Amino acid sequence: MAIPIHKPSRRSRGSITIEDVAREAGVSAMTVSRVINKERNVREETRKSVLETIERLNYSPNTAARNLAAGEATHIGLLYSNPSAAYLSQFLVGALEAARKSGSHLVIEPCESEDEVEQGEVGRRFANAEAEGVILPPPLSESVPILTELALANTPVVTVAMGKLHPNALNVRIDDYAAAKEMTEYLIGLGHRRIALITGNPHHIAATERQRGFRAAMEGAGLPTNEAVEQGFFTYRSGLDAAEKLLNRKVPPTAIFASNDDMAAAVVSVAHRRGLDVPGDLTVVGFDDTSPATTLWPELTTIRQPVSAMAAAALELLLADLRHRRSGSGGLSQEMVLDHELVIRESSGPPKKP
Amino acid sequence: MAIPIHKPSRRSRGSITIEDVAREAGVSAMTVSRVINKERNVREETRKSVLETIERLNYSPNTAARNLAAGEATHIGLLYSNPSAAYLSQFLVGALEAARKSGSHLVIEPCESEDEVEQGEVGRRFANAEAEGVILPPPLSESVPILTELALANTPVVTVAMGKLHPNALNVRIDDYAAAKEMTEYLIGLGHRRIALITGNPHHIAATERQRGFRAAMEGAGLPTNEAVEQGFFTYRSGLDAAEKLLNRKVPPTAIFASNDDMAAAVVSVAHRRGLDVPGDLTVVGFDDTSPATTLWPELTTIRQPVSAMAAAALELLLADLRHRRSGSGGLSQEMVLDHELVIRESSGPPKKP
DNA sequence: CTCCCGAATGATAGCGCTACCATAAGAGCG
DNA sequence: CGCTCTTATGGTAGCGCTATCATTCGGGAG
Repeated sequence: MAIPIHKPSRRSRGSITIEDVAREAGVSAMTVSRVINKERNVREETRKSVLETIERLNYSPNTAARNLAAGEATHIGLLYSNPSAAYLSQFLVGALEAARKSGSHLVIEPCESEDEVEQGEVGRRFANAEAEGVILPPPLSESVPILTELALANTPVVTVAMGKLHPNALNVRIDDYAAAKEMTEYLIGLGHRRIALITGNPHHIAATERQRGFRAAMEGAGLPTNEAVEQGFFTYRSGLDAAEKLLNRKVPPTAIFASNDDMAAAVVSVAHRRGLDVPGDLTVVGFDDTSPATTLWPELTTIRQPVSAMAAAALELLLADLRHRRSGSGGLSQEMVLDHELVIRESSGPPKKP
Repeated sequence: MAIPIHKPSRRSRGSITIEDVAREAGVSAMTVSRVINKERNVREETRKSVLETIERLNYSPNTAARNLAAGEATHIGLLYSNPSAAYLSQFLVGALEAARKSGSHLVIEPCESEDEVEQGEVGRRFANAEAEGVILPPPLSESVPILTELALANTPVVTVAMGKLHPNALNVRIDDYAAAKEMTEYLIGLGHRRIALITGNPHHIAATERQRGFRAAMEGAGLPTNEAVEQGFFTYRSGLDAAEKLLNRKVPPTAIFASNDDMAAAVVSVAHRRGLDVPGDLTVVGFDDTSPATTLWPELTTIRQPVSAMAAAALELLLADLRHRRSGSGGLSQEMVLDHELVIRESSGPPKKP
């Protein structure tokens, strides 16, 4: 009797399939599929054996086939406007990785101006079954027109931002309040007493949260805050202006906490122009850990956001929501807060002895 | 006799399939497939009719099914080290878009240090059938260890870089020589005579090409070049040093052409520290059009590379090569040169009248 | 001891598309 | 007019996976 030989058809890639695993593990393909998809109703023993075989054969499921069979070649929209390029690239890296793992596709679309939004461009692009869900990184995550547009189209959305504007949405963020507080406490710990904050655009919740954190830390240490704040708008240019004002004061601060790295870079520039050494004469710290932080000299002490991880989390949250919706239950509403990190570099130090 | 009713199975997404198009156009699915894939041996008339139907039904093929059937769920590796984040994000955007269109997947991997390369890490990761081809953006595109490693593994590679190191490879680039020449001629046209170049890392072919272009333009205008060049290394720090040297000269230049934007930013910083106005007292121009170019103030005149387009081109070139290989013919060897663009902003102007 | 029920597993039939071969319809030729 | 040869098209069989339903099996209720 002829023993059936496993002859790969000429179309096959010759790679390991679920069948191979099934045969090897002595179960059916279906069972392997169940194990892969973490379904219940598989005996623990069987699961272990299958997982072991998968490991041994170095099997990895074919996403194309999976999507085809499951009928959910999910397309996730990623709308970006003009965050710092550094932010975007990290964000993309994270989202991409998560997309690949989940077998979903990222449809990225630039969104140049708010005009486009108002003309319904965005909605049209995505309503057109282009994407089943949308990820909104900042600053788009706070754009009310876009949010309402997408809400009208009943498209699930994850925002990656500080404030949760939409009660019904998914959100991923860091704790800006805590981060700013931590940074301020670090500066106080270095011995600084005259610490100034350059705030960000007041329309961004992130900016106000950072300011709240700053105030909390200052007040906690019994330091005055009424004179300590200068308005900025997250741009280099606004940082320049704010720094000039701060350093023109009769009693200038010994440390300046800019609400983002671009403005911190501007502060460094102004300080240098005035012959001040950083951090010798003035400590400058930023927020975000974007490219200016390490491109410049001295490198900036700043707060790092886990941007890639946030993007990945956003994607996964969205996929979970989509599954939930598909299974009949409504969308879920969830918020996820990831950890930030204080990164100490060369732009901060103790104040000069008077 | 019962007329067969088109009842969508409950698994189907209800979206338009190739069958729908075929039925509507009165041909077989195969013919539609041929039209989609631009195969020959389809009568012009038939092709038109099918295309029209596709248009009318707003049909778009299901990539998952395509990949599954064609057996080419191609995974393309994208190895990145540490280019400017701005560069990376643009690059990713372009590559992603192209990947989605082609139905291939991007597997992006960071490559932190050259150590990793030497330990064969990279080869292992990609030889492991993780990726069938690899895209190498700068500066990795000039890393000999990586290139040889991948060549040994017989993995097709596209480099995105200035010099074509590997005779057998695919390459996408801009014409650095012409771009630098153009920029220099622009400066000369403004009336500058004492123009200095801060070169980039001499190991990068891009740097030497840019220098060649600069020299050609200067000599073309009968201007001396022997004193005009200062060594840099593409870093902010090296730009700082080079700028100091240039501005310390007895007869300092009226325009400084930095070989990338980071160094140009450094030059601006040094100029400001010395109380020089840009562009009033000193014209500063960069190269690349990365984020410092527009973050800083004044915004930099620079050369824009079509980074996204280059990434897309790289991916397509690679896919073409893979198809070519699969069909039995060897890999193809090809170079693609895209257009750059001189972007005039605020950091350049005519020299001060003496 | 039978009967029923749920848990574990298997068999089957596609998902939407393309490789591969079969077929049909001309085209050219002796 | 029969024959080969090309060119346009169709039929069929999967690609690797999962939804769905069928089957098996152990065990507690009656």
